[in-house]
Amino acid sequence: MSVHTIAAVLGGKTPLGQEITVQGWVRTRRDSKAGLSFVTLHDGSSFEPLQIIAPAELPNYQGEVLHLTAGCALRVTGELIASSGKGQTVELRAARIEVVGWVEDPETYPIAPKAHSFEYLRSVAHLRPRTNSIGAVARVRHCLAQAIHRFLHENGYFWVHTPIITASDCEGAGALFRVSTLDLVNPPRTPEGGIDFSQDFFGRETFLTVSGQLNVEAYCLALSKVYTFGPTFRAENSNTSRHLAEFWMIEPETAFADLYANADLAEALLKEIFRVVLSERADDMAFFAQRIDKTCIQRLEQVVNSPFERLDYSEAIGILERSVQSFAFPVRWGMDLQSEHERYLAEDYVKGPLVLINYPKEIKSFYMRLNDDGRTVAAMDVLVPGIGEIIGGSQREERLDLLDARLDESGMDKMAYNWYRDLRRYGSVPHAGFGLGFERTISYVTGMSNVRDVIPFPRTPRGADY
RNA sequence: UCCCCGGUAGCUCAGUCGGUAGAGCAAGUGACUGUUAAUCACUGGGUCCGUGGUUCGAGUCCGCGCCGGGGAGCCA
Repeated sequence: MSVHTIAAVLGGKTPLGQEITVQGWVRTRRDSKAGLSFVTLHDGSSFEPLQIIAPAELPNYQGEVLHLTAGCALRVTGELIASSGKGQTVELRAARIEVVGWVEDPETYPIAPKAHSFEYLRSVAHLRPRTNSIGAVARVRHCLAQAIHRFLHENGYFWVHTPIITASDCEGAGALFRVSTLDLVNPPRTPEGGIDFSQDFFGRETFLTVSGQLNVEAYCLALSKVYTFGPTFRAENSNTSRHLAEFWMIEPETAFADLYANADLAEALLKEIFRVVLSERADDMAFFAQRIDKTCIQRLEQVVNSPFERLDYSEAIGILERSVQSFAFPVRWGMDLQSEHERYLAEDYVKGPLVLINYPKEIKSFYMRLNDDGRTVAAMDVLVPGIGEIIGGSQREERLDLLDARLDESGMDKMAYNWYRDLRRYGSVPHAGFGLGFERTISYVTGMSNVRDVIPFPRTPRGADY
């Protein structure tokens, strides 16, 4: 028995006339009085299913084949033949169909061969990967992850596994989830009445990480080019199509690099992974273009072939001030850009991805490098139409005195950052990095408008099912 | 957390002025057919989110609660 994936069979790797075995799940069954049934079988290896011809002569035709419904699991052995129908070039004439797993009650099987809303599919997250859409997302997600690793690897970047559990209680990027083994009902108390975290598992307060950046900087100042790719956690009560409590992020960090090299890397990375997904997942991308977002292929091709616009924050303010567009939030230098402003810049002014750089220091994090003007920092955001911020990054402050000043201004405890400050004491060099939101990238690529539908099991406020 | 919108058959939805429940798809049965999310006919399928109220009468109107979606803020 030679088991083939449907991707291999449809990819022309199996000669006609050969006897093969495929395994998968039934999508639909159509019966013909000509003495055969058509069963479309899907195994997830490609977007397209394989059509199985089930002749009435099969010993289990009456007893089993005629009762197959969507979702049944099959192992089929037969001869690969040229199709005499339209819609496919090859099909499998079954000599043997083994029902590996039945659907016990077809009427209540949640994945009917029909259109379902994504909202509904979220409520059956364990079965939704069997749909065209979510299956395609899963393959595109994998393809993008591989492309990112490959691109960074080929450019000399080392993947560093930064910790998920962190002790720094103030990384400055949002609310944290506590990690604790203390008894919630009767926690140990300090003499002052507070909770005594010295008795907790790690002997101190710990949290899930909101970013691997601070840790990866340490490896950057030893291996020169590094990156993280892992899960990240934010305990914010964000209920939007662009936020998750658990999401994945890619954070490259480059030594001896400034903000402009950083922006160049971001642009090259995005272009390369878009190019790869267009070529390696053409089947799934064609589906997204047909059913989800007509422009998604064209959009990626355009991005791959044109340079990213670069815009200074101060220039952007000027553009917004001069624009005839009316904004709910008035525009003035020093303000943080609102969604409506970012959307105008990316969707109307540039009509494509743009890199915004050199923001006022007051609205950015303590670790971003102070520019010579004394009032802006070397920060950058990459904005894309439809999603908004897909990348946030900066050149890091490598000068200890200036870093300390920023820690003080931000009211942070310097002692808690001693190891981070050490990096500025021992062989400090200019370095820069950014965070790429993986789900937002998938969302942008596929046109799937909600990040909850591009991660297998989304975690959101009041949402940790499955 | 705030602002909108929604919750009716397995799914997607309609439901008029407050008068006692409908369609499409799915499922089952049959017809037809090398079919393509086939087509046609028939059949079964309902705690109208929960709760309290107004009313002779509530899916429909009002209060409260729960859940979901979109947008905002935060950010990736």
